[in-house]
Amino acid sequence: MSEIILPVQNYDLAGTLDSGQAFRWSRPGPGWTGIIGGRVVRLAAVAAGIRAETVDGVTDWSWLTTYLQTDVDLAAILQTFPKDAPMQAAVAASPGLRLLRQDPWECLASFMLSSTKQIVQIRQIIALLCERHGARIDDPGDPPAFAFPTPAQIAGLSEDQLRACKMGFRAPNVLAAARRIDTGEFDLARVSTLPHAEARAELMKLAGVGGKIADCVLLFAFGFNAAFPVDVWIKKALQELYFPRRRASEKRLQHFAATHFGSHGGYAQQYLFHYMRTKKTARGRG
DNA sequence: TTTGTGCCTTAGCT
DNA sequence: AAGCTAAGGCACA
Repeated sequence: MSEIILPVQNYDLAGTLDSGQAFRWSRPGPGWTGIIGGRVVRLAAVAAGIRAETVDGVTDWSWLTTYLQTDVDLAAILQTFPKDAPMQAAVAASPGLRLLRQDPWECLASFMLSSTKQIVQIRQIIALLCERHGARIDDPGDPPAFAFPTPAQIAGLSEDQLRACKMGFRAPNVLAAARRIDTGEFDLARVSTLPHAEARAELMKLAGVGGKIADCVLLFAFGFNAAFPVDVWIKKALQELYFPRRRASEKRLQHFAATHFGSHGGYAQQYLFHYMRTKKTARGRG
């Protein structure tokens, strides 16, 4: 085993890994186990930072520090948030919540699978997809681990094989995206080099990718910090926290989301999302 | 132009 | 037990 301690403070590991940005983390024992690219990784919060373990022979850990974003100046980001009561409450509820930097294809495919699914169900679908069609990872752990299937691997499958992974109506969209990316007709890497609005429009050319999923990829994979995915939870949060008196229209909410939260709106969004979800579960039924 | 509706699957909950 | 809903997108009225 290779091991390292990443020196970072104010990092809410549990909140970050379990906040619905990534779907391949579990907590089998005291720490977290997940799969990043072709590696199984075990993480645990320790006083000095985050302790990480993975296969033998790893000396360059930049793939992990990039994924965990341990080098970002969180305090500086928090200062860009609007100074209003809801935002302060959301930050106070889970200080140290972070955004991850994920692989674009895995992120895109995962959020294409997320529509009208609960997070537990999204995990199930992705686990099934990886077990059946991803590369086996060389790891002594039990159960065996599998990488997320590449575009080429999925492109070679049939729609029925994907539906068998419980994708339902999402299957043809994932298949089409995989095939367009595999042939090179759609260049996912190029999207990250475009300006924000153009990158968003480009992603939305994929069938099954609307504004919300595009924003997730922009934020979680490409690091467009201003991208602000508006999902059902965020709609609820904005409505209750910022427009408590009367119902705000869809257009109003979208405009507010895009303009009120500043240069790092994506981070603000993650705090609001986590705040809403944990508040609900803590209360039982709200 | 904006807004509402039904449909696309599946599974867990009530 | 049938109905509802879940990190949506899309066509259509």
